[in-house]
Amino acid sequence: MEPSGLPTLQDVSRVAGVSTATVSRCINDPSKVARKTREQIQKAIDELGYTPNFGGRVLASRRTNSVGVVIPTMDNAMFAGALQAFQEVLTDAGKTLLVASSGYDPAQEFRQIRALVANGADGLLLIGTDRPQDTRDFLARRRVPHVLTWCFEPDSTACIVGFDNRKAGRLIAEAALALGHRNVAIIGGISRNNDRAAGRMAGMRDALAAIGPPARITRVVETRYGLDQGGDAFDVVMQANSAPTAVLCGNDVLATGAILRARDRGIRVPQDVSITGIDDHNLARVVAPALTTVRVPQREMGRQAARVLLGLIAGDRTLRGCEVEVSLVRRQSLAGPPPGG
Amino acid sequence: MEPSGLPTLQDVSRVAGVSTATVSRCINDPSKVARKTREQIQKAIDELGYTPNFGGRVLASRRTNSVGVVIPTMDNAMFAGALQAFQEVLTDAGKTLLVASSGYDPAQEFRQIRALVANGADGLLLIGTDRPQDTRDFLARRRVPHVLTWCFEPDSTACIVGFDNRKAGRLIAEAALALGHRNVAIIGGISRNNDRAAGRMAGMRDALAAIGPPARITRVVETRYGLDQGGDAFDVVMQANSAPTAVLCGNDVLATGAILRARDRGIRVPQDVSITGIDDHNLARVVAPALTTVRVPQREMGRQAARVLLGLIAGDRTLRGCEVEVSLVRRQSLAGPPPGG
DNA sequence: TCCGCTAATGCAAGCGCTTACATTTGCATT
DNA sequence: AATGCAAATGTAAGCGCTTGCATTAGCGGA
Repeated sequence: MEPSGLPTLQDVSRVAGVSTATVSRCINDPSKVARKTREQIQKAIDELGYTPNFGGRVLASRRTNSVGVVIPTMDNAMFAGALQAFQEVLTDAGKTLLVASSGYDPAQEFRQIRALVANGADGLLLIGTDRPQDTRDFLARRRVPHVLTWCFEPDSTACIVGFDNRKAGRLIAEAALALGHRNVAIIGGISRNNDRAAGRMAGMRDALAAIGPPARITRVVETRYGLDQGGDAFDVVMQANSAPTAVLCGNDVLATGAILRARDRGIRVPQDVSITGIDDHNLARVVAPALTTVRVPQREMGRQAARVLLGLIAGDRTLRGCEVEVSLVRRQSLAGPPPGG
Repeated sequence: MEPSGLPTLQDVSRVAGVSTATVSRCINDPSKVARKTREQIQKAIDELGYTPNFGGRVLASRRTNSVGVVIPTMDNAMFAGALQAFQEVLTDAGKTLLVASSGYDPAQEFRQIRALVANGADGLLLIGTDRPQDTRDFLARRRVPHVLTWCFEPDSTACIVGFDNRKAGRLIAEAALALGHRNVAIIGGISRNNDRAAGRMAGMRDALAAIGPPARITRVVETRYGLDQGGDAFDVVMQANSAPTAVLCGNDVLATGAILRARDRGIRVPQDVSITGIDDHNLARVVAPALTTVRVPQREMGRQAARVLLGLIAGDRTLRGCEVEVSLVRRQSLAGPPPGG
């Protein structure tokens, strides 16, 4: 193997007239080196334009200083806020972020997790709790520090930093029920392999069940996230024999799609039908009527997750997750049911 | 340094009864190893639960198989589509993605670039062309393969895969002028250190200049990207002595913010004033009236950028950039000027 | 001046892997 | 059976860095 041509620690040590050990210490913990020596070394480093070789460093220190995250998708802004905050904290801690996406496919997620670990991720941020046994085994066997987010389960053994999707679903459903809605439809994300989507729908069902008859769910549709998908699902739920007076959507993208479609069909929101979302995405403010939705404190979640993960990596085994709270955001898309409804 | 406890290549070679070289070959290029041997080795690997050590691999092979990207922000969905596509191609090629964000700050970008390179990025994807000399020097001196995107300059020596922001600006401005607008205002992103924002505005000015008087720009406002910022800027441009009949915005987020504000103010779009965006963000479809804008083929751009970067990393020095084409998307927010306008 | 102690530095052994080169093996030809 | 050649495998030298331990320098106190 021919050398790279770039200056090495060795070169620096030669120029500075000290040992490689001293140079290494000077770079990693300057306090261990006498000021005068430090200055010499710095001069040599500048002169040579030296930067430490990543591989050598990783090999010798057994640390990469990078953490990985696998998100379902980057396509819509869904995870962007949290990810940005996560990244900021990490960067401040001198870590870099490895990013991969799974397309909501557990097998793909497992592949990405392995790839990230193979690429030296010291820790991992994962979305949701729901994953196959083999993935969990891998994480456990390799002892990969990881935190789960975008979800919360108080009694889990895993480290979870997020919010309770079920509670979010319940919150929005209760808001609709409180206004007198008794026939509601649900448009959710595909709940298979997706605990967040499943939790939100379960929460909505909880709220309905708590009221009991005559409150009822006229129709449930699961679909991929997308404006058009939300619109199509809206068409479906409105064609049910007894049309709902409120359509509860699993997220703002679906809800926004539903509102656009209602507009196309000449159905007035909220006069003819109420529509709600979850997430408090930008879209929720922009669509007319603006969406009543549940706000998720993305940035705080990302920041907290980063802190916990950094702790985990540093070897703090006492860390547990924490819950961030969601809150109802009232806008125009939700009102009481129409008089005849 | 105590050993990690995880099985090593050496362990595998011992169990399989072959040399470490053979095991290494078996992992990196199975065709070089006899089938029978391969099977033995595979058995040993499975038995031990072996996975290659990242550091050793990087050190010995001088490749990390990861590429870095520095985007201005992850907060809004701006770059999400392109990034997702970029990542998909990379993953298919067995690379992982390192992500950092700069917050539109050149110094921060330089820091992130260095961090990514220090963390072993084999190549870099950067947004835009406009960066300080020291950043460019660093890239050149370290010979970091990199491609620039979200912009295009045919006569640049750098590798650029993107679209011509100036052309996009011209396109949308021409559309407005063709409808008879003669008094237009511009709301753009902050153009300092941001060639994309500057290019878009320059394109708009080009179009205006090409028509000549009485076509004129009543007001130009630069502001950060955000719905509220767009709204505030809208207020400003509408207060000018002679109010514009069309407000050209540098992107869809600003334009959407402007439309929302117009609605608040009781100003009808497009009857009283036309508003346009650039990007064809999801928001553009959702806001009412829907935005006339310029579509940017994000996914294709991301995909192409990944291809070029992979080529560059593989050592292909002949690669040049390529341009992807933008196109006008006509929706309702742009119409002719009001009769008196 | 000498001693003892701490702070600073040096020595050298790896970390786990890849790969150029050398060697052996297997097999078809003669 | 001897030969030649390609395919398969082994040998061993690093890749550049960190770090435990040994050594030396520096300095205050007796």
